[in-house]
Amino acid sequence: MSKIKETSTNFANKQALSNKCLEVYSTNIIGGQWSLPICYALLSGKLRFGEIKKVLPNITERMLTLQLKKLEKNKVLTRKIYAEVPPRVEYELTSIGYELKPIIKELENWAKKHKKML
Amino acid sequence: MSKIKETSTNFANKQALSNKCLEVYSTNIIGGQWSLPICYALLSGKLRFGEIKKVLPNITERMLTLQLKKLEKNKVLTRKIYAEVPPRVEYELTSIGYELKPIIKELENWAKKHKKML
DNA sequence: GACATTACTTACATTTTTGTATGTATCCTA
DNA sequence: TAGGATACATACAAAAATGTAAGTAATGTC
Repeated sequence: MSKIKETSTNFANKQALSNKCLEVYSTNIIGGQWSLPICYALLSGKLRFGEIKKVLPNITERMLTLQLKKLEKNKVLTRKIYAEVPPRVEYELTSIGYELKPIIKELENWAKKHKKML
Repeated sequence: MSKIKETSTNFANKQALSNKCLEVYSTNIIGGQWSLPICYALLSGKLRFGEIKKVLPNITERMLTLQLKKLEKNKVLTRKIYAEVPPRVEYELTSIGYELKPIIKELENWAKKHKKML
């Protein structure tokens, strides 16, 4: 992954905040540019690597791989590899992954209100 | 602010995503390490610069200033300066700022579930 | 035997975010 | 007149996130 420096102040701050504020705990998992869009795409069912790429045309393969790994590590989604050639890999939200839905809903809700305000 | 390069691919991607996904629109505003904790602190009423600092002991003055500026620019909070010496500045959530509450609630909710899962 | 397909990996470069250290203005108080 | 208090600003440095370009492995198809 992207080698986080566990000695950095930033790392310590993130840890501390994460322990103190539950919201931060969550955003440490689903933050980042692409996590939420990926989860959003998966809300309607499992998808292959290439299919996610099509839904998010601007994402690079590198970023997609990294984010999927992180989300898998945090048990937000699962990875199923089929022993085929060419390879086939399917990604699916776990139950905790599906429970991101209310968060996404509220974020969308807020965005609408905020846009209306302008 | 931190001089964003409007010619970068990253900038273009953020714009594009922000337009397509409402969730991303929101996280572009309240993302970042300190935004949510600051808003959370302000949910219980207006606070002075120094008071926010006390609530978030690890934040640097620089970061606090930057985040407050960004949040003010996005109309999440307001800044009121009192012509006193030493200076007094109060920060208060706007009505759209207060409406972040459901988002924070869902994030906390999810965090609890996620922790329980481990 | 060259080529396409798929889901990656790796090395490297750029951009963005965050942190460190120091300085500033004004007035009051000791 | 030297500090103290407050809310910043500024220059610089480090770390983290993201992007670019190229390569890989296995197999089927032309």
